[in-house]
Amino acid sequence: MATTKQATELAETLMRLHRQVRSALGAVAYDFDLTVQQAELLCVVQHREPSFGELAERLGCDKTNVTGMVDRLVRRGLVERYPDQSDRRVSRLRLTKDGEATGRRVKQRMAATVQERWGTLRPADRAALDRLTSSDLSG
Amino acid sequence: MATTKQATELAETLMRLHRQVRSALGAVAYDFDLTVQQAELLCVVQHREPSFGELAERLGCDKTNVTGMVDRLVRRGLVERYPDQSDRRVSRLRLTKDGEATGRRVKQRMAATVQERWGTLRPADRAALDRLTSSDLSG
DNA sequence: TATTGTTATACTCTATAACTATA
DNA sequence: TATAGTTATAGAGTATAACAATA
Repeated sequence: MATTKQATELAETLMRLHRQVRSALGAVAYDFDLTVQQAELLCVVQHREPSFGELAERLGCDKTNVTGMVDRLVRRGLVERYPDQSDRRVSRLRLTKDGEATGRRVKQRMAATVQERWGTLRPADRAALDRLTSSDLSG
Repeated sequence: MATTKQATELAETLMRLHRQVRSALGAVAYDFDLTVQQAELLCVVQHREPSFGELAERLGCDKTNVTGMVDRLVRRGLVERYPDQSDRRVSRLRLTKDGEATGRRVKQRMAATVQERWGTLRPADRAALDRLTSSDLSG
């Protein structure tokens, strides 16, 4: 049974890490003239063709936001919509060739940034991180 | 020397954790009728009286945003400005009594949420997380 | 009736450029 | 000249409510 103090410290640590990762992702996104959310979307859609509802859940935002976010990325030629075959209410999303390449480069750059900052992490610590996120339904 | 694959996996793990923490913080903030950024600001200002510039750096946003964010929190009676004694260009920020209480409750609620989701973490893993964020200047 | 995506609306967050006051 | 905070502006993210098409 963990103490309140331990829980508070864990929360602070996670909130600090959250700001650090957002800052790193923001810097990478900036270099590609993307917002943090757009960069996240490109990464999340890689190797998937989610519906708008699924995408909203993964990104942790309301479905009404997704419409606008996708519109802006469509305008930039990075993603495209297509109708689901079995349910005509559903739209699905896929990366264009350009979006595929951009998403891959964002991920590579993010990996390099992470490597530079957190690359000294010991294998045991890396494993700990994996466990921390492994019970995930939305990632 | 870590491999590219390892760096990519670490980046993915951190981005996943980033979304999870934001989602948790978003749920907590929602219960207090706050935005994620406002909740973060209240937590960051606790036990500090930062200048606007320092606050911008901590929050990882431009200084021009801070003006508006603070305005909205002042309007809600959660924070207040006061002039720095030694440099009359500088404004500093402190929590009001209400802001102090709200910030504390946000942190408690966040700790409870974190405890519920990640509380099973082993001590060694917790230590790993601490090391991950310890080389921090902005937290 | 319920669900999926959209639209309308209102507010917040965000950065850039130009500005005021102070150093 | 440089720095701290503000303002104006424009664009993007956010949720709520109401809606059309489909299930």
